[in-house]
This record gives sequence, structure tokens and C-alpha cells, in this order.
Amino acid sequence: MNSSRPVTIKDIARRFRCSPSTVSRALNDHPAINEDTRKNIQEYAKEVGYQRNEVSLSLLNKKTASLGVVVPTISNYYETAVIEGLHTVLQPMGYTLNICVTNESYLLEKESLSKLLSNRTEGIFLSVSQETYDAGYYEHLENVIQRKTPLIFIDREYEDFETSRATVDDYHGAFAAVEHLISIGYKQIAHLKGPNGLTVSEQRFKGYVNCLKKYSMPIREELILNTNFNVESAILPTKRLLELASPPDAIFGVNDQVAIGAMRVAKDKGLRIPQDIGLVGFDNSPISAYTFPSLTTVHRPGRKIGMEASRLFLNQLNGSGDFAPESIVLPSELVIRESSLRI
Amino acid sequence: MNSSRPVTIKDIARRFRCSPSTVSRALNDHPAINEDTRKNIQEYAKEVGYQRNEVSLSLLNKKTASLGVVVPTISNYYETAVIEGLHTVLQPMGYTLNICVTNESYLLEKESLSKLLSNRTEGIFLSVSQETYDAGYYEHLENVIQRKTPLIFIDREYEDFETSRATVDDYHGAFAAVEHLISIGYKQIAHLKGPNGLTVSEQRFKGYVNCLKKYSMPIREELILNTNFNVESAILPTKRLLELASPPDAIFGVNDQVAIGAMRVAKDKGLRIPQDIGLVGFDNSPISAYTFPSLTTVHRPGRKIGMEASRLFLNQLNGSGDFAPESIVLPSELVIRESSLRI
DNA sequence: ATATTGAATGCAAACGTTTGAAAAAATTTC
DNA sequence: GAAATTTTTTCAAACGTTTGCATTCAATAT
Repeated sequence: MNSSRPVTIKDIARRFRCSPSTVSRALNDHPAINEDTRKNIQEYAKEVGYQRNEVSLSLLNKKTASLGVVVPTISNYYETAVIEGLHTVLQPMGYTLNICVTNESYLLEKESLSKLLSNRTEGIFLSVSQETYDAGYYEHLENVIQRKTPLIFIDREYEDFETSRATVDDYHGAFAAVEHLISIGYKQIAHLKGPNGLTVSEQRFKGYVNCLKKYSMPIREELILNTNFNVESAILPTKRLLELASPPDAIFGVNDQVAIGAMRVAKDKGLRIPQDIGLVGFDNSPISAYTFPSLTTVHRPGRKIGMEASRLFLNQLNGSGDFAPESIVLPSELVIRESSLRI
Repeated sequence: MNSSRPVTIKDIARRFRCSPSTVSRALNDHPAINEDTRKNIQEYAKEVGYQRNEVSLSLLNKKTASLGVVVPTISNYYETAVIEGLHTVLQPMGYTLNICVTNESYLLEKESLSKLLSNRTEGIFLSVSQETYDAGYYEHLENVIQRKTPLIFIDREYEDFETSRATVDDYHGAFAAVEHLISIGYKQIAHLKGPNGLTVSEQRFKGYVNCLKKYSMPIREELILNTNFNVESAILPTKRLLELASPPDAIFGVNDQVAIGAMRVAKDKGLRIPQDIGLVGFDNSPISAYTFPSLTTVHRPGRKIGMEASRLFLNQLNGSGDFAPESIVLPSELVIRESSLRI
């Protein structure tokens, strides 16, 4: 029945009446092996479809060549871009990526990390879940660090952890976005904020607030509403904004999805963009260039983040004992399009 | 230096001057272990952060609890939805997903599969790359099948392989989309086709053609242009369509991205949607509901596909020897929105 | 006092591979 | 033809865990 049991080195050894060591060496082109033996064994191995059992090698060498990627979600453009970046650098090096999705849950994050450690993953890229962040949990991370498994934070980070991290400069991106709106002449700028507590949300929020302050513009509480990063979550808040007695003349969305939701609501109300209301998003997702009007946004280099994070990991891995964590902050860049270009 | 070597059962055994077997049994709550010994060992294990080495267990039990997911890309909404579906079912069962991205390359696909087999992955979900499909390669798959590693095709499939598969009924979805356009009264329906050779492209194309035939409408070659699934790739073809002497009055895009690209071009030309030109996409991606006008599209149940594929895998795994491959075809569903509702 | 039972623990093999050291076989040298 | 050398092969241990069977030791029954 189980005729499909993978062929092992022992099987081949039996076939050639030699020892497993010989087979192993033959397959690995060890010089001390007779040319004929080598050729015969290699031919036979190919014929029967022998494939090295990497599990046993992992055990022997304590190297698994697998890395963990723990993220809250994979359904946004940005996250997948990051994963692609990781992939681009690490797949060619022979690493396998184990993707774990936490759905913003602390428990899942904890379990994922524990599983990865048990599987002797050689490094972990982590974007902490919202729940973890809100509650300020960190014990599950201590575990990883104690093991000296390289841990790289992506985007969402803990300030006080001795680990490397790769983040985008959300603050200045947001600042630039709002400054741009002001320079165009918009006076009442609303912000559709991300979920409270997340670095990403808070940094962009801070950029928004500080920019308004810099230009001595009032910060109106009622112009700041929460969203959940996705399109739908922008609909109601935007409606509320536009129904205000003194509605905003521009909206800065925490990301493109939210800005696109706002765009839709504004258009439904018959407002012209950018004449009646200006719009700016964040992410520079592919779609943002093709909405009508096209969306002014802040480019967020997801692929690059993934590639930089890979670099940080490799540095830590090859670092000689006295490892010093690095922080990479990639600049974000304002991309001006039609949705804010009131003339 | 390597004070971080993970604690093993042997370490604990040494500490308690007992045998590894005792420790193993104590940790696994084996009944034949003295209550005190058990408690002491468990406490100590927790204290020093012992974590079972799953690699050694994998070797011993020939079970790795890891699955391969091989896909051409992860930067589309649909693909990530599928992965989420797989995750939803399989993560709770203790499986780890190894995601491999092939970038539509045969070589990468082949290497990925080989790697997964070497790692003794217990099952593989595969959406074959375009290159593989075009060239009709299949030897790399024979290998998987010979190993009796469950192989589940997702969407892109080989007709003549004895494996389970989960696909969406692209043909009828496309048919319904075009039929809808016809019923509204559109006469010259163009199609922005996907890359040649891919099942997905061809099925939708066939739906388009056959529907036109059914209603005795002419099939105009010049109204069928290729795209690459992404927004940008729709821009030029759409321009060409709209510059024709007798331009189309509706466009059926192979997916939402392409339809949104077309929408943009049409609007730039000052055309009103749906009055001057009707638009239909495919996928029902989240954004499609919030474009302006909102996009009529065909819902493609990615999450469900992932979940069904998981089920197929589990069936095959638990199947008693005489395994019969299953084909699941999920219906796609027309979602009528503004972009086609000319009155 | 001896046999019997029961509880608790240890032994050894197994999973598949690699590798330093030892052994065996083949070849060369004198 | 024996010694020396070189080439080729085997041995045994290791990686960390589990598990059937054997062993030990103490308590109980005869």
C-alpha cells in the first residue's frame, strides 16, 4: 500500500550493498568516492526519484532555512508588497517563508510565534497585532529574544525593544500631505484616522496635527473620525463630516482605501473633486492612479520595506556576537495627482 | 556564547538525574510517571522555557504539519483571499502554510515544488504559472503525484491530471456578465481579455464569445484586446477601442482592475458611464463597490475557494487508499451596480 | 522468608542524514 | 613479496524525541 514511502539513502545502500555513508558521499560528489560508484549511485538515485529528506538535515545541522512572517492581515496591497519584498531577497537564498496571519488577535500572534519557535524557524518578521499593541503585551516576544532568534519588526513596533526594525516615515508623509493641502489653499482639513493605538495611525495623525499647528490652523475635534483602514469604514464617517454645519473642504485619509471611500461619498453628494473638496490618501496603491479623479497620495514603499527587513535579518544573522539592532526608516513620498489640485 | 542553545529534553534529564524517557513522559502527562516527578519536571521546563523540537518529531513521525501553497503572485485581491481561506481552515488544525510565489515562472515553480517535497510537506496547493501552462510542462508534477503527496489545483488546472481541484465557474460568470449587458441594450460589446493560454482568461473569453453567439451578435475581432490583469495594462487597449471608427458601447473587462482602468480612460474622454459606455468587471474586489460609478462585476469567491480546497485536501488525506479526485466548481455571481445600468 | 504484584523508571531503537576516524582494499615502491 | 602508500569504504556517533519492553524497587500477599 505505502509503496510511496520516499526512497531513502538506506534503500539505495541496500540496493548497492554498500553503506549509507558511501551513498551520501556519492550523492554529494565527495572526492573520496570511486568514480564508477558515484555515477551508478547518482543515476539510480535520479531514476527512483530520490530526494534528500531536509527534515533530518535540519535536525542534524540545526538549520531549517525557514523564516516566519507574522502579520495581522494579508488582504491589503501594502502587506502583500512587503511579503513580496521579503520573498524577492530570501527565496533565492533558499529560505522558505512561513506566513502566519493573526487577524489582529493577540492569542493567534502568541500561538504563531510559539509554533515558529518550536519549528526552529531561523528568524521572524513581525508586524504586531492591534490587540497585542493595545494591551501592551510583550512576554511572548521575550521568548523569541531569549532564544536569540532574530526578530525584525515591520512597521508596527515597540519603542523599547532591542530589535531591528524597518518602518516607513509615516509622520513626515502625513505632514507633507497636509502641508500640500494647505499650500493649495484648503482651510478646513479633516482626517479620517486609522484605529487608535497603532503606530501607523498615530504617526499619521501626529503629522496631521503638527502640520495644522505649524500653520496656525485650528484643530477641530469634529473633523477627526476613526476608520478601520478599509473602504466601507470610511463611508459613514465621511457622511457625518459632510453633514456638519461647517463641513471640511479637504479630507486626509489614513490610507487610499479610506480616501476612495470618501471620494465616493463626496461624489454621491454632488461635490466636485478637487474644486469643492480636496482628497489625499496614503499608500500609493496601484488603483490610486486610476480613480477619477486620480488620487493624491503618499507613496509607501512596501516592497522596499520587505527587502530592507531582509537585509536587517541577514545582518543580524551574520553579525558576530556583538549585535547592535538597526532601525531603518524609509522616507514616504508625496505623490500629487488630481484629487487635490484645485486651481 | 551560544548560551541560547534551546533547552532539550536531555538537558532537563541531566538536571534531574533521570532518563530522557522520563522527562518526555512527564511532559506529556504519561500516567506511569510519579506525580511529584511530573510536577517538578513540568515546572522546571516552563521555567527554562523548554519548547519541544518539532523538527525531531517530524523526522520520527514523518509528519511535518506543513503545507505548500504555490501561486503565481500574491499581489491581487483574489489570490490573497484564497490564501486567507486556506488559512482559516488549516491554521486551526495546526498546519503551517509555506507560501511560494512563482512570478509566473516555470523554473521557480519547479524549484518550489521540489523544495516542498524535500521538506516533506504534507500537501500542495498549486495554481500553475503561466509559463508552465503555456509550455504544457508537467513532469515536475509527476514527481509530486508519485510521492502521493496530495496535490490540489486551484483555478488554473490541467484537464488530464488525476488530482482534486477547486475552481470558479468563470465561463458562466462571463456569460452572465455579457448577457446582462445585452439585456440592457448594449450592442457593441468589447472584451479586454486576460493573457492568452490561461484557463481563467480563456474561460471568460469563451463565455463572452458564446453569449454573443447565442444572441446572434457579431464577434468583432478588433473589439477583443489583451491585457495583463492589472490596471495599467488596460489603458492603451481601451484607448484603442475608443478611437475605433465604430467604437464599442460596452466593455467587459477580464477583471476589476482592467475594468477600472477602462473606466478611467472612458471618463478622460468625457464619456458618461453607463449612458455612453457600459462597463463590467470580474472579481468583485472590495474597491469595485466604491468606484464612481460603482462597478458591475462578477463575484469570485476567493475565500470560499480556499476553504473548499482545504476540504479537498483533507478528504484526500483521510481517504482510505482508493482515493477518487474531486472537482469543485463554485458558481460565480453577477453583481449588478451602476456602471452598466443604463436606463 | 519468599513469591507476587504494582508503580516508577531506564534501555534501546527508530526517524534520515552527515562526517571524522578507522578499516579495508587496491596500488605502488623497493 | 613485504612494506609503504593511496584509494575507497565502513563504523559509529550525532541531532531531539518517543515508545515498547525490560528492569528496578518497594509494598503486599502467602
